[in-house]
Parts: sequence; C-alpha cells; structure tokens
Amino acid sequence: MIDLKQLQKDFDGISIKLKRKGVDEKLLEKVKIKFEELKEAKTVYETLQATQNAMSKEFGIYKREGKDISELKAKVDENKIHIADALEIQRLRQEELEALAMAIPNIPDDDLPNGKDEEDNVEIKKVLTPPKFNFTPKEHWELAEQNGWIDFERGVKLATSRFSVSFGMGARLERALINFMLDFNREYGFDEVSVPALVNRRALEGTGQLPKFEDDLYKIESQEMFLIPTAEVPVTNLYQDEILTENELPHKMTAYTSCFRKEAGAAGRDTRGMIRQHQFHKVELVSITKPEESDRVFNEMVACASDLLTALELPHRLVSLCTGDLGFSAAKTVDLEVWLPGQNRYREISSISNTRDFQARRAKIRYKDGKKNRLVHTLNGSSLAVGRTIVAIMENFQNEDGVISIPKALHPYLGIQ
RNA sequence: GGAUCUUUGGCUGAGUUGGUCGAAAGCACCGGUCUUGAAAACCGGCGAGGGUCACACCUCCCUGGGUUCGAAUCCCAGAGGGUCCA
Repeated sequence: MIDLKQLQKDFDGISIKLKRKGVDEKLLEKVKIKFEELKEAKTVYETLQATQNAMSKEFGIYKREGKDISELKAKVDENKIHIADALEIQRLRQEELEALAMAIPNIPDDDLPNGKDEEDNVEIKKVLTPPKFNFTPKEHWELAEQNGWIDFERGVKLATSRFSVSFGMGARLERALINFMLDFNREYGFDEVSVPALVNRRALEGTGQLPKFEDDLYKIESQEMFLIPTAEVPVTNLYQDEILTENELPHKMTAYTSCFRKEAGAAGRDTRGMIRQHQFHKVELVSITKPEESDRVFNEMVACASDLLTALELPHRLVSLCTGDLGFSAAKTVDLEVWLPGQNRYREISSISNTRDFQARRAKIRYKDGKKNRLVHTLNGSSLAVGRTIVAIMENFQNEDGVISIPKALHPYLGIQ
C-alpha cells in the first residue's frame, strides 16, 4: 500500500509518478478526498468519545460519593446515540478508503524506462553468448519426450492441463538443481528457510497478491487458505507485524517451495511444454533491509541470480522493466531472461524486485531506528524457476541426436565424475 | 471427534467481587553515575497506531459480537495453544 499521508501531502508529485505506471488519476483523486473525509469523521467521533469517557469517569465518582446520577445518565445516554452514528460513518469511510487504496500499485522508481508493456523494457547487458548449432535445435518438449524426462499426458491424467510428471534424469535434474541453487545462494549470504506452502489471507494481503489477484490463486475453500503462488509470500511475511532490531538487518533468505498459479489470464499462451505450469518448483530470494540498504541488496540479488545462470553456463541477459510492465507491488524490477535456442529468443527465468516499503506497510514489518519505528524495505526475486531452468538446459545443451549434456556445475549433484 | 483449562506489552508474568489499568513485577533493551575498560551496584527511560508544533485526546490486553454510563475483567461465537478421554 502506498503512503496515504504522503499522497495527501504531495498529490501532484505522486500522481505524475503513478501515471507512468498507467494509474488513473481519478482514482487517486478519489482516494485523496476519501482520506480527508475519513480524517474529518474520525475527529468528530473522537471528540464525542472523549466526552463520553469523561462522563463515565464522573459517573463513578458520583456513585462513590452517593450523588444523584439521573441527570448525568440522561446526558450520557443521549451522547451514546451520537457516538454510534459517528462510528458508523467513520467505519463506512474507512472501508471505502481501504477498497480504493488497496488497488493502487506501488510508485515506480524515477530512473526506470517509461513504457507501456514488455516491448518497452530495456536490456541492461548480455552474459555469455548463445551457442551455435550446426543443426536445427529442437524445442524443449520434443527433447523432454524423446529423452523420457517429462511426461505431459500423465500430468493431465493426474490433474489437468498445465501439469506434468518428471521421470528418471528429468526428476533427478530437478532435485539436483534445487540443491545446487540453495547451496549457491547460501554461499552468497542467503540463509535457507523452509516454509509452509499454504498460507492465510493476511499473508497474501501483506505481500499484495490480495485483494486484487484472487482469481489467480488456488484456494482451500473450507479453511480460507491459499496455495502459495511464490515463496515470496510466506518468506516475506515471516516478519509480519514485527518490530525488528537494527542489527539483525538485513535478513537475506532463500527458500525452495512449490508454487501454484491458476494462470487465469494466460489462456492459450505457452500451452505446450513446461514454460507455464500450474505447479512448478522455484528457489526464491527474499531480503528485508533498512531503506538505505535496499538498493545495494537489490544489486546483490541480481548478481546472485545472474552468477547462478553463468555457473550453469546458460546465456542470458538482464532487462530493466519499464514502468508499464512493472508488477503491482514493485518499485523496480530487473528480469533475467535465458536464451532458448529452440525458440530462438530470450525468455524470463527470474525476476528480481524491490518493493521498497510497499509490502512492509501492508504487512507491518518495521525496525527500531534509534527510538523510532520505521518501515523496512522488502525485496524478492526468483533465484531461478526450476522448470524453466531445465528447459534452458535441455535446449542449450542438446546434441544433434537429441542427447542432452549436463552442465559441469551439476555433476557433483548427479554423481557424474 | 468429546471433556476441560488457557490466550495480557520483546519475553516471563500480575491483574477474574467491572471504574483511579495501557495495564504491577522481573528479565531484556536504551541513557547516566561508578570503573583504565567491562561486569556488578545504583538512578532514569522503555508497547503500538492515529492525532498535535508540542500537549490534549482517540484506539488496541487472540478475533468478532453482546451486556453496561463504564470491561483486560461478565456473557456468546470463532481461532490458536495445553491437558485428559477416544
């Protein structure tokens, strides 16, 4: 959630910034007015409540002294009615404001490229050069089936489309990658955590998936619990409602989880293969920092993910997302795109975001800065999506006969000499 | 699943004949005295959010309702935890 006080104070400045992300100024105007109305309603209510409290106190004194209370009681009873009204007004305005304010995305950083969508993202740099083949490289689903690594039909049989089953080396590769990434991240200074894959509503509100994106989440109706769409949710919310000490920051964490997404808006896209699955494995990076540290840690996270790809000998590039392509909670995002020879293009394999205090405000994650409590900054990013990494390995390490070599970095994890 | 107990500030933990309780005490923490330095001892401070220039003031003792002029304290429902039974 954005800072409403600041919106009130600097409406024009913030409007300009949010417009870059495509936010309607009318919505902001509404929020500002609602915020002022709420303040007004609060003042009215609090004044009434104060006199009520004072009278109640007096009541006690009267009684102790044996004075007549009938007159006072009449006054108090009357005031009570006004309080009920005032409270109701306040409650309504609060609800209205919340509904509006929760729909406003984070403010993009000033130095981001302007733009509408993916097309306007800006490449920062390329790492490693794509391999040249003297044959036509195949796409991953072909290779996956040929090698017997992944079975898409059986995934559909067990669940529905966009589920798959890994066999043999395909399955082992998954496990090897997860271990490799976690070890790699740990050496980079990220502490490993293992978290629930099912979370409550509050957690999802904290990181901004709810209330806006409920359609994309799998929900356990009977319990009001949700399957996590990313480890970002449980890991960031570890510190929800807490006041951290300055010297425990930054918290740099890495976690492996399965992720679950309905992909509601992606009908027809990437229907083949395992680029876009309802369930996938991901190793995630999450950091919680002091505000002045978040840019530094952001760069560390990007470097960590990029170095990981390099260690796996996968050609990739870093892309700065333009304002229009930025996610809801992000103030800044760098995507890592891996080269896929079969598709002859780069595809997203990791996405690192700094949400600044946007999630911290919702999730109430603060730290003691001297005497004061300040909001932390939260950052998250995929180390790498495991499925897409396997896709990248298959396509980049394929041989003419369809046999797939294994990157050296993974040899120890697969018992290859 | 049934019975019963429990849920308080960073932690431990008082407060259950309803009023002066945002809440004792201890620990932790911060500042000071002392010390070459540290520890100990002593003095002081120390929950959060809103509001204010600063006060005042409002809200919060698991959550949501209710009773009452007034609830951490009473009633109801729900959630979490413990114990016993199955």
